[in-house]
Amino acid sequence: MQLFRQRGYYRTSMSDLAKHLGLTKGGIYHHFENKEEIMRSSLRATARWFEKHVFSIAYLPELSGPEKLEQLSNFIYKGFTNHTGGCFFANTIMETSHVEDTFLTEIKRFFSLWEEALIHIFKDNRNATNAKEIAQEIIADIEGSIILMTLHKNPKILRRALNRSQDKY
Amino acid sequence: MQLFRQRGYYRTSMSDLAKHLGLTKGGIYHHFENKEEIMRSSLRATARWFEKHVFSIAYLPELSGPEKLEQLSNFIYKGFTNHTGGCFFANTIMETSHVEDTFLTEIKRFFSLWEEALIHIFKDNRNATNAKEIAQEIIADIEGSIILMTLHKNPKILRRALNRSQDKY
DNA sequence: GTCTATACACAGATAGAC
DNA sequence: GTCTATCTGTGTATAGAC
Repeated sequence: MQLFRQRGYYRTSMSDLAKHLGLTKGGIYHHFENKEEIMRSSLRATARWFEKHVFSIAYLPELSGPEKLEQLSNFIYKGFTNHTGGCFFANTIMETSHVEDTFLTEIKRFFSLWEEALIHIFKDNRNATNAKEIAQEIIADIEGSIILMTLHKNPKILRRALNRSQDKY
Repeated sequence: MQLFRQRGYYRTSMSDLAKHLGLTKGGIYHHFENKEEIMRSSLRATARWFEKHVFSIAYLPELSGPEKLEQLSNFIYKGFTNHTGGCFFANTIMETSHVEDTFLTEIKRFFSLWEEALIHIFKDNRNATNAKEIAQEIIADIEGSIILMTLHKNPKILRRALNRSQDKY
């Protein structure tokens, strides 16, 4: 998971994975059928982590809307910084989707969960269609900012995008 | 250029390039030193195209701010749709930058040109620091929207982001 | 300037011993 | 469950004929 996040799918070889797992290439095939399955498994595990630890914040009844957005921002900042390789899912679409749709299901699931979480927060405040629009705007702004953060090697760019998202409540 | 834009750097092999150029693999090496040089050349050519035909709009004295933004939007929409493979430069950062900084110079140049063009438009209207902030916000929003457009295979997502950028004047 | 032939490294994957 | 050995394909790149 770590390697795929940092280097992407194609730049990570089975030998790389083997070395970092303390196994030999052949040994991996006892646990996974092929490279694609390892990637799919990594994507799903990452999505589950975000679902459990990040997006779940949106549904906590004891928090106000702005409080939810703030906590969400902090987790997203941690999860998406430079060192972790930006957004695993966005990287994967841009790396793979023009060729095949191999991982589309897993990636779509992640973005759905994120969108739904934001919609849930904003629907206290706005009507359904408007909440959805705002949710998509926020996700686009954050993802684009991750690109610029990576380009300029400056995490403040992501921080500013997260602050903008909080201002939208 | 076409192949790199559509499939990315690593997924495009010298054999692919040869076939689409109507050459053999060996023949290419008469024109370019190696694969990296072909990519660099493609990135530079694309940046030059945007500079000449798109970003130049920002400096036309006969157009108003909103008119400039509208024309810019139309060109960016054409240049960044699904079929052309999204944003060549963003794709390339996300594909390569976590590993090496091979193409960073070329990519940075493109984003600088874009940012400067937007700053030039907004400085009629706002102070320098504010113009720069807005420019970065617009670029982030558009780039993020390209990701979502690619994911959902829906060009309207980019169109909406471009409309938002025009509303910011 | 384009070709054929080929070098060499490494990719993903499998077989079968232990 | 992990190993070694190996298969087969493909990658980038080079040499040298035409």
